[in-house]
Amino acid sequence: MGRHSCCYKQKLRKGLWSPEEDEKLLGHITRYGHGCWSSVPKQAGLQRCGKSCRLRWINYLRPDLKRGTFSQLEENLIIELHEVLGNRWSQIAAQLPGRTDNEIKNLWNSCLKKKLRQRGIDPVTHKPLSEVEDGEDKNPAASRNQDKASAVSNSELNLLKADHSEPLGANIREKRSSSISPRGNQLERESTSSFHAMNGNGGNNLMAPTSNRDLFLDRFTAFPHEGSTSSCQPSGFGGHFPLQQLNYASNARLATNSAPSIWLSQTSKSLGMNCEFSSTVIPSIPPPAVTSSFLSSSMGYKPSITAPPDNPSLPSFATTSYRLWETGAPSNNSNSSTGSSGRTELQNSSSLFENAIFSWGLGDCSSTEKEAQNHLIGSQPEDIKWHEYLQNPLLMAAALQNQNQQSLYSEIKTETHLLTGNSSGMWPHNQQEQEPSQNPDICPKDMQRITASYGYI
DNA sequence: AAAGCCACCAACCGCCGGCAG
DNA sequence: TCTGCCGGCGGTTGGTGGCTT
Repeated sequence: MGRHSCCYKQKLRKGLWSPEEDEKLLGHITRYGHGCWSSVPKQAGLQRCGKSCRLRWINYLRPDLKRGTFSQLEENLIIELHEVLGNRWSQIAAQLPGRTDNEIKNLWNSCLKKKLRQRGIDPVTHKPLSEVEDGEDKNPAASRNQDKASAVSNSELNLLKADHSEPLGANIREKRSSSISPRGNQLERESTSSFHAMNGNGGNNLMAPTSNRDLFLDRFTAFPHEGSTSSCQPSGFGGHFPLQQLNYASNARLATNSAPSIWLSQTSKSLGMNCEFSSTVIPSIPPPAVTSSFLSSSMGYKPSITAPPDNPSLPSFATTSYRLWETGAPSNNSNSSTGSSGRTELQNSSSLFENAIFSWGLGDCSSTEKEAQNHLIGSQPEDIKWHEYLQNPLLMAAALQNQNQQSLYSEIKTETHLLTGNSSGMWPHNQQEQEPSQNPDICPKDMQRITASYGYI
């Protein structure tokens, strides 16, 4: 098997990236897209291999990354997804907007595994530890078989890929149900029961999954084929990114595959969120046209920088990775701050979206609800025209739950206008100008950084 | 205060599959 | 069909900071 030619080159730098390197890479990709990764370092003037550049971009520099700690909701989702998908981190990451496979993998290995064990659940099989231990006694090989989930998910995913183009619902579940036997572990019971509780309101859920596995599989069915690069592009950066070239890699998959409404409403179920939340705030049916690009485009449309409430003034971009660099001193500088002191996060609207949702889930409905509704409606990408709502009764029905018809159109039109009026497809020229009240905590340093990077804020 | 341990995270490594020549 | 390149993935490693003793 051929190795990357870059691996043979000895002069290439390794290890942590310096801010200068980041700047070069970011600047290069911002201007030209990455194109062929192997040529990126040369073009960008970096002593790195293309692979390293790619990794740095995907895991760190990508503008739509959500940073900061994982929410409980995200953790639960990861656990549930892991049960279905096994160690397919990239696929799991695809369901978590703004998160990278690396991040999730690290979280799993460092944190979630332990949590599961503490709960008496085997992190490999997701079965109760006692059961696993019994099984181990009887059949040690079986208990070590980490491919269990993979085997299931392989066939499932194949099915899903095959069935993707079909209408959502029964036939897919039927096919799946024949190959998937229900399991009775705790997670499933929780998810299932909470799901039924959620569904008990006779809401507009088209699907009625009967297990958490179904939840995921149904969620997947709403996604376009993996690998379909689609029109899903972070339009917000499009003004400066040659997006046709800019393969967002897992980012693209992430956005492409994300069906936030299902994802959120279903995930909320497993957390026992209230019905009102999912049925009134979020359309339970992902607008078909929205699905492919909802998050990525909304990300692009409405980027923002927020700071954690506990320390809104702290700098800045990439705190942890720059811990060696940010003071301008080498690593032995005892003054270098650490990530634990708080971060200002470069967030996109999808993460805002989620944060708003998450905060609702925690019962904080006060100020975020309206704002998030605006996000939901207002963040429609330019390729989701308001007339698509008219043509899609499901979409309309869902949308009408949030707002009356008139305001919906007016909002969509307004946002569409904002987007299409911006011929370059960039972010609205000045986010603060447009929504001065929404991001009061924008750190000037971040603004500088973004300005330097994208040149048009 | 120092040493040891632990947790976290960024980055590397090796492999695989797709694709073009 | 073969070969090499490339992107992508998952496993693993190494560095760092924080906590404990």
